[in-house]
Amino acid sequence: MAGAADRLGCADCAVRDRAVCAVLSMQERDELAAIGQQRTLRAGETLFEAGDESIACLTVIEGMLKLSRIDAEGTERLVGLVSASDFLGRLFATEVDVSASALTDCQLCVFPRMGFERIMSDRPLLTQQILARTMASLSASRDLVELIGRRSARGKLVGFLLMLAEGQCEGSVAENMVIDLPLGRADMAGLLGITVETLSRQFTALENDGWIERRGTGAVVIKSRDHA
Amino acid sequence: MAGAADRLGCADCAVRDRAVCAVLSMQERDELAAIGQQRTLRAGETLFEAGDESIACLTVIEGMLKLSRIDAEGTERLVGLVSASDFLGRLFATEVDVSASALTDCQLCVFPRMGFERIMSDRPLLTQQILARTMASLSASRDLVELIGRRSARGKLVGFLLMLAEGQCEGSVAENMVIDLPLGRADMAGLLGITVETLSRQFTALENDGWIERRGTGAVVIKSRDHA
DNA sequence: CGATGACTTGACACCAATCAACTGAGGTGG
DNA sequence: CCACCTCAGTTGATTGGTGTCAAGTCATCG
Repeated sequence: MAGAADRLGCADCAVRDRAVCAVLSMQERDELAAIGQQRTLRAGETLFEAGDESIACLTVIEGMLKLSRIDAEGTERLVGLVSASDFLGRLFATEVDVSASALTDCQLCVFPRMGFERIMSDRPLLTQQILARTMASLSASRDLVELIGRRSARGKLVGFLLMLAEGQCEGSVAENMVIDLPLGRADMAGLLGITVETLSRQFTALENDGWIERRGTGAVVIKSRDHA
Repeated sequence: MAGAADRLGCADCAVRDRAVCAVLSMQERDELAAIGQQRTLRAGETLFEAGDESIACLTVIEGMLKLSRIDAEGTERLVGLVSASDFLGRLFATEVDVSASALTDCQLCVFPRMGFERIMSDRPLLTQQILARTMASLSASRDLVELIGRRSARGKLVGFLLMLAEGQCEGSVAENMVIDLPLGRADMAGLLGITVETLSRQFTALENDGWIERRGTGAVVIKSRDHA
């Protein structure tokens, strides 16, 4: 594991109201803080790999990570994204089943898994909160299944852009909204199950048709809401 | 909701040792049983639809269900499978995000969501158990993302058959093992994101290449382990 | 300034979607 | 009991979309 580690400073935490620890009392949070450490991760750095021992769980304070595996064909397949205020970690298991790497620079709040489970075991509200998050992650994963199962590359990209848009604006997706793409083309292709070339072609096709407008390679503007 | 409903008989329940309630004491289980009902569901019947109010959660005693949605293209996309001893239900949410229908005749143990959550709130072990299950479901969903993201139809089918095989035998997949397919061709295609025609062609191709042998349309024998 | 890497574009082959016809099993009704 | 219907599954011919290989552009960095 790479990156700097520091003691926790919950008082000025950017996600203190949205993360799982928000349900804890001050005292309970101190207890959790005592076993946790803050870490930074630079874009591209890997936090853990599929098959590693499950020793840690964490809250993302800032940035975005990708969850991936190497599939039977030998190519990296993304199986999920993790954003600020999300919780990440495989509790009650000895191994993690995915790799996690930073797409952007990240700030994390890391806890040893065993210690976290111990604290959780007599904090029902925390357990319940983690459960609610996990159910939400499951729902998101099913969104992804539905998205990737689409038959046309265009449909996949459109769906993905809308999914990103919904994640970035609270509420509904506005027209002329700027979405930034925290993933490079290779990661996007790996997520959607297509090649970078077709992905690139679909970007230009969508632009030619007036659905989107590219802002460099890291952002797009959604020009229209309907995507028949 | 269709199907017959009866009082619970936990004593002779087929999944009493594997379902979430296995962690409960006799007394706790009685408490749960008091709010639960046993139901049967015939193959093809729908339990609930995406968007319905989330009023119930359940344990599958026998049979298999599919979780599905209607995607942007208007076709049914399967997003998950639920087998015997699995727990199903969207806790802490007012709406369900998927439809659930029986692939085979099913026997279910159904609880009102609110009542279940109430009992859960002072049974930490139960909550923990549900959490562990949900994490396992999340992992399974990611398996599915990886599977469906594969580029060749053949790879998808092979991966799916192996996934089914692993679910049906405890331990590793043996050669010459008979796998039964609880899904029809249309559902399988809807799960893998391909058409029934290509699916059918892949079945015959795999058979011609000697990987599998069809036993009617509802079962296959895996003749070989490696699938390059 | 050249090198590197990410992205785009082009040409082509191939695989999968589409439309259509055929087979076989199960069910109904005469 | 058999004719007929229906539906799931298979197979065929064709088209279009996507993968592949290759080259080209652009920005960043040493």
